[in-house]
Amino acid sequence: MAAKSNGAQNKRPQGRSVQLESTPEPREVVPLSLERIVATAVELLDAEGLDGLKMRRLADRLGAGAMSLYWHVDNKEKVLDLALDSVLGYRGLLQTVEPHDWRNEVVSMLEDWRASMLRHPWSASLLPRRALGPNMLGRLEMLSKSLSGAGIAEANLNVAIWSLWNYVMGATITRASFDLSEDERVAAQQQLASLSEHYPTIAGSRLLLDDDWDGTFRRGLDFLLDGLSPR
Amino acid sequence: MAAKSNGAQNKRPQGRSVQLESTPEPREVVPLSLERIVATAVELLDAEGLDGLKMRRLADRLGAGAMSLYWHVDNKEKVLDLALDSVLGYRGLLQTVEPHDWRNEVVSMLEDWRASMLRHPWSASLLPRRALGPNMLGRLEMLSKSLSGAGIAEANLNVAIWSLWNYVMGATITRASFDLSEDERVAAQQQLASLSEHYPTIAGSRLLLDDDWDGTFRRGLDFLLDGLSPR
DNA sequence: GATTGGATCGTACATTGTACGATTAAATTG
DNA sequence: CAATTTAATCGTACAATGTACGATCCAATC
Repeated sequence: MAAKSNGAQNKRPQGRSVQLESTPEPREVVPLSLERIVATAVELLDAEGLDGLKMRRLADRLGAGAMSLYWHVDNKEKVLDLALDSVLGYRGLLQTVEPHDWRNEVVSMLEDWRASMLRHPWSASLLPRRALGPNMLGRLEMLSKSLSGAGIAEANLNVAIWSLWNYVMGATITRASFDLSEDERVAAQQQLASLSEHYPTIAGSRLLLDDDWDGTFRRGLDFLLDGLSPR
Repeated sequence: MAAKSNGAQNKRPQGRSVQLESTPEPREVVPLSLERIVATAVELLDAEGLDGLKMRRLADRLGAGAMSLYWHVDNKEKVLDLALDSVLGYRGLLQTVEPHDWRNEVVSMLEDWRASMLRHPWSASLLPRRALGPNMLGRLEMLSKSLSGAGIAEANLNVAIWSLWNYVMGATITRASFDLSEDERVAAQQQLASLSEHYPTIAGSRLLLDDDWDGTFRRGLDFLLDGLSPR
């Protein structure tokens, strides 16, 4: 039932009547492929959100029948797994000019990680599934390599990696889920004000009203790296 | 369409024939209520997981018809929101003996936070929705108060809170999603071994094979708190 | 030409959330 | 007490959705 790797490229004649001319239809129908399915799924998810991805709708976009997808993909879950990992492809410069500025290296890696996911907010919602695709693993590998290149003790390496991972995942999921529309923001503010008697500290610090997500992410990351750095 | 707060307790006679004796049926039918619905939903989620929660099944457990739930609850989403927040109820000691050991206070608060969610692994999957229920806000409030009692500068307070929040959320989601069965663990290990050529650093550090999640959480949290502490 | 296997797709079905309205019981009013 | 309103329950029905099954078609191979 699985298509596996597909090195051959097919042509699709239209199987209708005889073609009078050489190219009766300029519409060259593109064949399905796993890559095309995943790419189109990402498009659809970007456009319609997580709930907007239906197998029929995806097939429509691909100009195919709904059931044709199942030749290439086991089920919808797999589509989501693949879409998630595809978003995590890293196109950054692997070799920066400075070979030993490990801290900046880590910071920009993690900022890119977060940004890649926030470009596709649905991806954050997919994180709670155990999804270690190749791109995810690739990013972990890079992070791991950077850190071991720094002065971090061998015994603390895994803890450091997981801490940074946790931080990035938490920040990304939080940011994505707090991405309120204008109306929602007003409503939340009012609700919070009305409840500020119960939560005085939060209300006072305006914790939920701060807009500078990027800055907060960066500053918190700096604190974490301070703690991880050999003093 | 909403029941709102329901202070009255109802009896349910059985509306069948006349009751010959005082208690013809020892089965006293308990009336529905938001509390009962949410509590039963948590039970069902614990037993069957996120996909196991269907409105009909939930109603069955409650001895009610499926549509009866909708008098108390707008829709299934709300049930999930309420179930999530209900799991976050904090029953910890608010006043510990040591009034000024803020660091231990924060650590145990956050450990309890994580533990409360891991007791109901499905709750981690629900985090990506914007869910600031009263219990969630209560925990944020407590954390906020603890930190401002410590020596952390006012300007860094919100960053500190969000950092700790991110860390806890990331760690919890990760832990919950990596909770492999025995078979899965073996499979993952093999897969990783076969791919260790592509990810040598990860494979070498046995990052994905470490079992001491609690210890790793604690040690990483210590690093983060080191970074946040005024030096 | 016959056969095989890769790929596509139409039909059908089971599952699920929930809209709608009927029905009943309890509270309130006259 | 009777009449009416409101709170609460539930049966039926429907639309949406994932996907099992099998038919079909086409290119490649024998």
